[in-house]
Amino acid sequence: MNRAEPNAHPGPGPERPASSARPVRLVLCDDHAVVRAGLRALLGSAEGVEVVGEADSGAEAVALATKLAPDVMLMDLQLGAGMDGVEATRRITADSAGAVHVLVLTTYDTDADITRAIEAGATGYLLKAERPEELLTAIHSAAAGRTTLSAPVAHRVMARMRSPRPGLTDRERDILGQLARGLTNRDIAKALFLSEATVKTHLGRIYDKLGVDTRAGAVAVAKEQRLLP
Amino acid sequence: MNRAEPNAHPGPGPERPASSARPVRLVLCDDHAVVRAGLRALLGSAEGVEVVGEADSGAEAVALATKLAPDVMLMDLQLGAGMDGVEATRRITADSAGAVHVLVLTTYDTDADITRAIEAGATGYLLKAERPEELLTAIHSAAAGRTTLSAPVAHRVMARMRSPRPGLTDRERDILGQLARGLTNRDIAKALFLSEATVKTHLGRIYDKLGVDTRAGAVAVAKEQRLLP
DNA sequence: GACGGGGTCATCCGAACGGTTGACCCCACC
DNA sequence: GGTGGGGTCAACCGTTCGGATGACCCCGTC
Repeated sequence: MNRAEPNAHPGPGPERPASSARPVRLVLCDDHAVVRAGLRALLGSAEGVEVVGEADSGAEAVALATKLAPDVMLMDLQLGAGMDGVEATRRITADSAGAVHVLVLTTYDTDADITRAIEAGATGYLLKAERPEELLTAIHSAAAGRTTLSAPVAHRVMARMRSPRPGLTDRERDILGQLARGLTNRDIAKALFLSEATVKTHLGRIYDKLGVDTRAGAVAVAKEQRLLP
Repeated sequence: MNRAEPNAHPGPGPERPASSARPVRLVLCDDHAVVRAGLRALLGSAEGVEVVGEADSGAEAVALATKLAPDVMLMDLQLGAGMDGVEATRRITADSAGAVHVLVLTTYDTDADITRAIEAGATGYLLKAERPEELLTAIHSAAAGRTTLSAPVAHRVMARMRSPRPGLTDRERDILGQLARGLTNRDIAKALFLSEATVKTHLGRIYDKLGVDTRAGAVAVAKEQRLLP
């Protein structure tokens, strides 16, 4: 699963890529041109890394992953409009059968983001607040298929393992999405072709799971924890 | 006002700083170490710019502004916990009497952020999605006291000038803040030492100004437009 | 085939909300 | 010394919400 199978493209080397080995081929994916330029400047001077491409959208990232077949995609989760980083990660790992490793580099360390990224097949999850040296290490680890997590991310993963949170179902997310638009129960019911009773049932469960007891509170938590796209 | 008065520290040169002149002394302020490292790598190789310091918090930014007296502070608005970029900007421009120019470099182009930053005395407002070359230009402009705005930011400023939005009062923001915690009218009243009637009056006006008609909608808009800290 | 999770719906009821109208106060500004 | 914006409060009324309970269906799994 996490061992890369060699492709038409040269796969990552053996378990321990020596610093003198072929550099890690890297594609940057971030919707902020300034950040990309900064990363390119930072990593361009680093040993053992070669930035072979940049993407400013999820669609472009997916395209570049197949076109360039890099060792690692450095992926921001928040990519403006369109496909987000999680979806891009999902497609890239699927398309490449795991040959292209996605290393998430983002600002957010919320449970929802972390869980979704890992489920989508991300090899690692770093925060932009991480020390830059760690970034280098993580890139090489990712190229070899090894996982690296920023400390706060690791803590959250562990905490979640210990006390598994319920997690909203798809339908509950639908309801929550409509709620966040400010709709009444009746309007939510109309929008989703449900009876008002069903909406209220779902809302009750959402309140339970989010630990709130009002709709305003639910919206606040949803926005805070980025449960909605 | 926007002409820098020479200090004990050598002020910015005449209106047109030639590329051969003394480099612009710059301090980076961003809570993400990776982003700072990227910017430093990017700007370190650029002509006419010298990165003389880095801050990862508002407090540190304020301290460095007086200690180093740079020409320009490159300021992110979102600085994690503690003082945010707007407050740091306010203090820096006040402390230095405008000698230190703050150039905001951030992700967000919401009305609330832009307005607050400009009111706080920012010299320019760039988005991280901006082309990196523009960043260089803007830094030199800021050093000379000239304003640079990213295109989307400029559009918003113009739009606001044409149709001035009401804008929430302080009290209304108080109410909205409590609402975003999921409190009921009664609880909001208790929290702010008001009668429930007053809370309802304020809420009605908030709904009007935000263009919503439910509390959930108000919270959604508030979070979306980053009206709350 | 039993079981459980997810989804759907109904009914009931007290509490909370949203909208409206009208009123008073204070203070800055003209 | 009026004028207006911001803040505060009251009373009323129809609507909506929140919570609880019970029920049915579908589907994948054990």
